Order: sequence, then C-alpha cells, then structure tokens
Amino acid sequence: MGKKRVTIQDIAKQSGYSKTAVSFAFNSPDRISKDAVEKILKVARDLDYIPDPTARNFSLGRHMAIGFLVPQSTSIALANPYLQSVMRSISSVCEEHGYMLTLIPPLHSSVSEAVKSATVDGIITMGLSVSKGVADILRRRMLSIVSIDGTGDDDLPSVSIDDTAAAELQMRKVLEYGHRDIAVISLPRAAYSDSSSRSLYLTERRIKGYEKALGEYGMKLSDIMIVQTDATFASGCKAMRKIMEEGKVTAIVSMSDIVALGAWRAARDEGFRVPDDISIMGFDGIDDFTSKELSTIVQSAEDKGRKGAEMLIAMIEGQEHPMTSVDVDFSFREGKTLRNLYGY
Amino acid sequence: MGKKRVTIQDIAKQSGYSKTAVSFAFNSPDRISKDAVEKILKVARDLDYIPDPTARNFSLGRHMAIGFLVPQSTSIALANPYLQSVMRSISSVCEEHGYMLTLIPPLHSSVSEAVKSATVDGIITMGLSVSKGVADILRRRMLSIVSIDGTGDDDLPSVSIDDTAAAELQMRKVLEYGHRDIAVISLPRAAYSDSSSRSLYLTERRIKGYEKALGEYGMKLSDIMIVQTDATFASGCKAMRKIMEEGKVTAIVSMSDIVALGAWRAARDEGFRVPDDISIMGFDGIDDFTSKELSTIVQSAEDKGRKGAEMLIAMIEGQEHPMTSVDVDFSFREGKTLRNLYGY
DNA sequence: CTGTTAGCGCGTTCAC
DNA sequence: GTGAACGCGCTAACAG
Repeated sequence: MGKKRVTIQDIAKQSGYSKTAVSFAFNSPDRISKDAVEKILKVARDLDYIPDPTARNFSLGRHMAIGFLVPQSTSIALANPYLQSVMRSISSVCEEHGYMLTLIPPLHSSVSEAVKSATVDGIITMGLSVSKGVADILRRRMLSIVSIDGTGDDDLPSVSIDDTAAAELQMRKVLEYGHRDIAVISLPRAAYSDSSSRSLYLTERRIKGYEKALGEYGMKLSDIMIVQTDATFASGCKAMRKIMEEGKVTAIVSMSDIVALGAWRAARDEGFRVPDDISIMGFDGIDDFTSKELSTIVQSAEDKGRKGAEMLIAMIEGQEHPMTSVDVDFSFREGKTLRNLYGY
Repeated sequence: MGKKRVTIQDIAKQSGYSKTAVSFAFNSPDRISKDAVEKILKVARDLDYIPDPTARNFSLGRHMAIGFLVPQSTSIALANPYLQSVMRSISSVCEEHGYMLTLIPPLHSSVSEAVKSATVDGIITMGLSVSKGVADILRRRMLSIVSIDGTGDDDLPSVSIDDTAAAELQMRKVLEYGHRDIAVISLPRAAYSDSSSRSLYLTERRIKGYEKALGEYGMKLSDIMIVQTDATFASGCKAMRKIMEEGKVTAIVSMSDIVALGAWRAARDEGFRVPDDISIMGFDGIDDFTSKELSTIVQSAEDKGRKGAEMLIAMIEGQEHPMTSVDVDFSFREGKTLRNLYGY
C-alpha cells in the first residue's frame, strides 16, 4: 500500500515537458500545442494522475463550495422540514453552478470557530442573526454571505419575507373566522438568532404583526395566551398539552408548521377534533405530503433558497449585486384546520 | 478596499518572533514559553489574524470534512425522507467529532468528476452501488469510504440491515395476526441499485424473507398477490387501487413506508377503513410525524447514519476497522394499521 | 527548554 | 514552451 500520490511533477518528468506545460494541458489547452497537450494527457492517464484538489484550491484561492451555516446543532436544524426544503433548493442551485454545499454546524459549540475554519467561497445562512463577531470573521476572510430569514439587524444581503405583514395576515385570518380565544405558540427568542443581536428578532417582528391584527379587532396582546417553544414536533405536542390544561381556546396560532403539526397530534391524542373543537393555524407551508391539510401561511422555501444561493454565487463570482435585500412572497393557504366560526 | 489578508508572517514580524514560534503559539503552546505565547497571541488578536484554513488543510493534508456522495441530483435525493434522516444522523456524528459534512452531487453530471475534486477526508454514500471507476478514484486519492444500504456487490465497508430477516419478520407478523389474503407491494428491481450490480437486489432479498415466513405457515409465494411499484406516495395510491380492483385481501405488505402511506390514502378514498377493513404494513419506519401510526418494520435511520459515520471517521483517523460490514437492528413497530384478526 | 532556519506540499502563473 | 516564484502554514533539524 501507499505508493505516493502522483503529482504534476511526475507527469512533467515522464512526459518530458515542464510542470507549467502540464498545468496548461489541463487548464488552458490553447496555451500550448495540440501535440503537447495530447502527449501530456496521455501520460497523465497512464499514471492515473488526479490533480490534488486541495493544492489546487489553495493555489487558486477557490473551493467551488459554499457553506450553509447552521445556527444550532444539525440534528435539530435538519429536523426542520422547512429548512430542509430551503437547503434542497440551495443545493440545486449549487449543483447547477458546479458548487458543492458544505454544512457548517457550530464547531466545539462555537459558530465563530466553525466560520474560521470552513473552506468555502461564501456562506449562506438561515434564521440566524449574524453576530458582530462572525460578521467580522467573514470580512477578515473576505467571504461573501447571504442571509435567509435573517433578523435584519445585521446589514447583510438577505432574502426574507415581511414577517410582520405575514404574521398580521395569519392572525387576521383567524380573527376573521371569528376566533377570539386564541393561543399563540411562539418560537424561542434565541432560536433563530444569536445572543448579541440588537434589533427585532423574528419572533418579535411576528408578534408585532399579531398585535396589529388584534388591534384591528379591538384586542391587545394581553388578551391572548402566548407560549414559547422550540421549533420541533415534540415541542409542539408539549405546548399544546400545556395550552389545553391552562384554559380553553378555540384557535392555535403557531409560528411554525412543524410545531403546529405537533400541536395537532397532541390535540387528537386528547380527543379533540380539529378543526371542530379547536382550530390550528401554521406558518411556513411545508410541503410534507401529509401536511397539506394544515391551514397556514405559505412562504416559498424553493424561492428563498434559490434566490439566496443565486445571489451568493453572483457575489462570489464578482458580479454586480445591486440589491442587497430581496423579498419573497407569502400567502394564506386555506387548509382544513381552521374553522370559520361564522358558519361555513 | 481589500487590505491584504493578515498572514502568519505578519504576526511573526510584528511580534518579533519567527513564523515557527507563531505556529507553535497556536498549535503547540507548550513548545515555547508562556511569555512568548502570550505576546504572540496578543499581536494576533490585535491584527485580527485568522490562520487561512485552506493553507492549513493543504499543509496538514486534512480537511476535517467528510463528503456525502449523492447518486442523483440533490433535489431528488434530498426529497427522500429516509435519506434525510440518515443524513441528519451522519451530520450529528460529524459535529461530535468536529467534522463538517459536504454534499457531493454529481459534477457536470459526473459522479467521478465530483469525487475527483471534493476536498474531504472520506466519503459516505447511500443506496449507491459504487462503480469501479469511482472506487478507483477513491483509491488513488486515498480516501476512505463507507457505503450505507449498498448493493453488496462492491466490496466496501458497509452498513445495512439483514433484508431477508427483516422481511421475514414483517411477513410473519402479518401471518401471526391471522391474515392469509395478502398483497405485497414490491419495489422495482432497480430502485435501490445501480444497473451493473451482480448480487441479489434488495427486492429479491426481501422476497426471499417473505417466502420463508410464508413457509412457516405452509404457504408459498404463489399464494399471495405481488405488485411492483416505484417508491413514491402516488405510486402507492395507484398500486392500492389496482389491488382493490383485482381481488379481496385483508392485508397489504409494502416494502416502503411512503408507498404504504399512499396505499392508505387510496384505501381511505375508496371508503375502506384501516385497519378494520384492510390492514397495512409498511417498511422503513420513517419518522414523519404523521406516519407514526403506520404499523411497520423500523430500520433505524439514526443508527445507520451513526454507525456509518463513526466507522468512516475511525478509518480516517487510522484506527482499526476489522469489521468491514455492520448490520443495523430492525424491529416491528405496532402501529394502528395492522389488525389482529384473532381478536384484540 | 526556547527559539530559529530552511524547507515542504503542489498546482498556478508571471515574465522571459 | 519554460524556470522560478508564489500562496501560507507546518515541522524536521538544529543551535543556544
């Protein structure tokens, strides 16, 4: 075992040409004679030469890879179907452009460490407020970044929806349908963000939207119940149980579909019928085949991922990127889990 | 813009020490005096020095990344919930060990090209028969590989279940519960394998298991109905409709959960109650929140990913790996879709 | 024990 | 078509 790797040097010697010529044969065949190219490539084939991608990357200062920066441990992040969809769409774009996609979870629990050591050409992130520290590292490393569903307090190229308006729509629908006893299942303040962020968190922007909608009906935030939970199915179950214990509501407004599905499950397990006994309104519009029945606010994951990735690649390849912020549409999807109390 | 990157050289000059000392300060602080370490690190901090990970990788010959080789375009692969689960588990292990996970889709439609240029320390693959060409590149690049759910015809370290035994268990349960009028929904021969594979296909291994279980009850394969279909929800619906037309059975045995879910949907749409009118038994144990009710054979995606990743990392780090093939447990999950005809 | 000198790794590219 | 330098961090060998 362990013959040494074949290097460009070997091909040079064996073919009688110089390293330079060999390099040209691979990368700029026009730069040398057809004859030389052929001879060199033949030797390369005979010796099973594969240019070392590491050395190549080092030399070129390129990796043909972009990093997907995940705020939490991947086991949590990747359990989120919405994130999965976005990621799928990102990876599609990568594929089209010949890039690979590298998952970057916190390294030794540190996002900064991870970003310091990632060998990628740029970074795309989702639901993360890029802290000043991380932004700094990116700058020092001269890495481009695009933020999807960012918090807006970092001044980064971003792709997102108007959370306040979307949440307002979500709540307004519930109110329109006659519900007044409402419980909101919110996400943790930190779930989608870093500790040092200063402006409004996603959670807070959504809450603001709820407040507006409630205001239109003469209600206030204090008139509804708000529980906070992680963005997982299990947490949704738990939150629902808590809500059912504490009081009686006719509608659940969740900030995430996956949580809403958990709530739905818990409701059924307790013998409640949805939407007859209780209505559930989600947020995201995940495409899970079994969850199309969920009434929800749809934000296109496909769109977000694609726009984000294309923006990032354009930045990496040094093209223009005049628009530093892109909005994605959202809409209400009438499922089967929101009952219209005014008849139907 | 674009002050040059700060390099180790700059820190050396500025601190008055040599490059070596700077390197030691970061990587082997014990090698030099505490005093020197401090001074050097201070200068490094002041100048915002980040060791270039590319150069570092090149120098060390390590990347701290493993590649997940995806046979198809990622938009298809990542849509498979089972693959998602496995990937999640892989990435968890990576995280624990400080590795990143890089998705490697075919590059310019070529798996070989992708494998040639991937800067990773090892590769993990799923449901792919690794072709001779690719195996060769891996050898030349001295990359380790582990295959999950491989076809078994390539001689690689692999992780999988004992399909025959699992299928036997699946069928036996159905028989134990009193069913005799059974329809199997099988997968296409090629579904989980490459065209060039020589040994038993997954489908055939499973069928063999069915045969055994049937034998224990004095039955033969010819006593049951077998239909073949793709591993999709829609195909499951279609297959179910066909089955309901053709004859009357009391139990469906599907080789895939997603297909079983499709069958379930079709059954409901036709007014059949599950499991009162007809029982459905799946295979996979996908963790889809809404499908936990499906009676099925669970093969732990979590386990597969974990064992595969741990095996690969052990190989990369040069530890022993005497076992070239690992089996993952499977088990029966009593859901709500399998009726016990002997009462309950 | 501290610290330095002098390469090394490998492909790319400038300047001739 | 080539020689030589380059990118940047790591480390063997060596000196004090």
